[in-house]
Amino acid sequence: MKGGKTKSDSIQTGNKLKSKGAGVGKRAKKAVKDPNKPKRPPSAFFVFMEGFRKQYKEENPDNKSVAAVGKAGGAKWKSMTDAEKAPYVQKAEKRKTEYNKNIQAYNLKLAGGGGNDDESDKSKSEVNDDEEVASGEEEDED
DNA sequence: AACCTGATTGTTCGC
DNA sequence: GCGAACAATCAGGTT
Repeated sequence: MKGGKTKSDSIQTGNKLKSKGAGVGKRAKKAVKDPNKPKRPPSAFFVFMEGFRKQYKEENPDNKSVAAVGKAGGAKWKSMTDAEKAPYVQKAEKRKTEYNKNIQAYNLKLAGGGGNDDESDKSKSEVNDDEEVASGEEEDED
């Protein structure tokens, strides 16, 4: 399947409007505006890449830039099947649940952290704690 | 010297 | 519903 160019659809990649702004790219510096602000949980791709980066570095200790790993990782990522990604996705889902609590606390704090302990949480996204595999994929147990 | 860019995809939020 | 931006990484490049 040729999907043509993936970057064409991507907006952030082609344009560098992401970090250009006032400080979006600065993840760890000083501007700690919201110390309680939970950072976005790494997606399955990032989770997979966490291990992939190390492996890539081991095989390519002289690698140049992160872009190389990104491409290699993305290429392989697409090469992987859902079953392979399953464990990563499962983990991502889990983080989503945890992040959900974080974001809720963060929102709560922003709303009532200042002294107003009363706030209404209208947007209530229920999270399923059920760890069930929809498909009959086998879960690898460690 | 310090900030910014590059490249991947996914996820999440805002309007 | 869609769009926009950000999540890690790491060394080089630019100001």
